[in-house]
Amino acid sequence: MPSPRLLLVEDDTSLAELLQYRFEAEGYDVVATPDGDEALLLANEQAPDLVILDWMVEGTSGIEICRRLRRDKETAHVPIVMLTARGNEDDRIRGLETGADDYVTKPFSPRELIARVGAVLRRVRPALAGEMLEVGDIKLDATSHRVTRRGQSLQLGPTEFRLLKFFMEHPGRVFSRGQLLDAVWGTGSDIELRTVDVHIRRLRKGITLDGSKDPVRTVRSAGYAFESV
Amino acid sequence: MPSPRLLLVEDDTSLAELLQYRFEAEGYDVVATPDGDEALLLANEQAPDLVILDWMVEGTSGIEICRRLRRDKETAHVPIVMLTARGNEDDRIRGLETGADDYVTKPFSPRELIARVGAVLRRVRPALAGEMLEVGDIKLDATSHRVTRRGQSLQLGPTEFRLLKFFMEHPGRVFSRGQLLDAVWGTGSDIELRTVDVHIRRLRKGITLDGSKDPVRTVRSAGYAFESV
DNA sequence: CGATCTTGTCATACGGTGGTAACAATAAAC
DNA sequence: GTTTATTGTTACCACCGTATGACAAGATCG
Repeated sequence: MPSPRLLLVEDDTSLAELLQYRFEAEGYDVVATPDGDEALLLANEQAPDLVILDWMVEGTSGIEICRRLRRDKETAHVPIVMLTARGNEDDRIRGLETGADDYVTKPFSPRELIARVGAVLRRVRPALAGEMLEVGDIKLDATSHRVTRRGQSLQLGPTEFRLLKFFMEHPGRVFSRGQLLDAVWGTGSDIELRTVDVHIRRLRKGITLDGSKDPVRTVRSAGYAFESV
Repeated sequence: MPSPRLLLVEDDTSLAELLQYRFEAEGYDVVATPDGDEALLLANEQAPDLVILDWMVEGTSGIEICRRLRRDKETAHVPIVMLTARGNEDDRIRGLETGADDYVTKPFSPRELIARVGAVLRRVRPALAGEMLEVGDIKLDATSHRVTRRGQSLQLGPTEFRLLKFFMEHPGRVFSRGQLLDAVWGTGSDIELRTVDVHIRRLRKGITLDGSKDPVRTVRSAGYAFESV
């Protein structure tokens, strides 16, 4: 299982160190910064799977960071957990309305924060939490790198596997070839758009067992989508 | 926009009534029950979009309901927001680990709960949070590139899809052929004005299922408008 | 180091889509 | 009612986007 990557934005150094230690013990990759502006840069560079954001940090305020993360297309979908001072309900509501996925009220125990982060990740990226993805009759177990359909095991190449996993994490949505390249090949990969077609073809071939319908939908002039048939 | 359906499981009658009232005012459909066992039945029958669950209810305990909802395939993916007594961290963590998506600590304000429910729904079901365009009986989901009318799925070519999307983003307004060319074909496209007519025709054909009225209104010597029939 | 798999690119075939013109139908003008 | 302007409808064919198989370079593994 790949370690989920966290971006921790917290200017209380001792708290930040404690959290970093605890999360790494739980198997996360942690990138930490005390500075709001740097956080925005890191969010773009590192493409974290989740951001833990203190309401009050140096540089740019937490809520402003939240807003900007949401506005930038690269980071718009990254889940955010906010740390807020105790009892300030207005702040909490404002945070949620700005696009935070969750908040935890200080003081909190690391254990609670870990549980919350786990819950959010489970909700947003089941594969990262070690769960099995299931769309229609296809099951994908990210942990063991296995794919089955109707109980039969399927054989896929590495790229096809990542492609399928990405699709199954976002069933029904249409992705352009460019988006798929970014998501599956990595941002900035200098690959021909048409190459996606070929891997779609290979994926289709790999998940077809006779009599089964094709879950990959071609959306002309837009891209591809994956859905239960 | 379709009203998200909530299942509210709460045995404090006055609180339940208050919440039901407030959520309905926010445009939700609310089904409420004070009883845990009945909640499980309702969850299956009603297929709610989200469950609000009190930790302590009559019949079966909240955490047990949570577990069973998760175990049943029909309801395994319905997001759950738990209401917990104040300060009991163990309970909260246990709730999250059992599969609740969120919890709110009593006492809370209805406004806060509403914000949280909204945040969870936005995450889990973007379509319910307004990513879907809806005019009259026609629904257009941009993310999945799907158009339905009265629940029936419609098949449109790419250009007709963009044309319909543009219309549905500005219902009721009249657009000249030139404006439509700019908006749908892109500024500076060197296309005959009359071509718009043909695509209007194709759009009309594509969204007509027998007995349905035509939402595209011709405004002679001005252009076209789209409106609910 | 050799054998096998994987992967990115290309060439080609195929089918859908789109723009245009030509003609029919309809609404406005007189 | 006749004329004229505007829109509706159909047919056509070029073109664009997608599917597919082949191939060579690279990666992986023994």
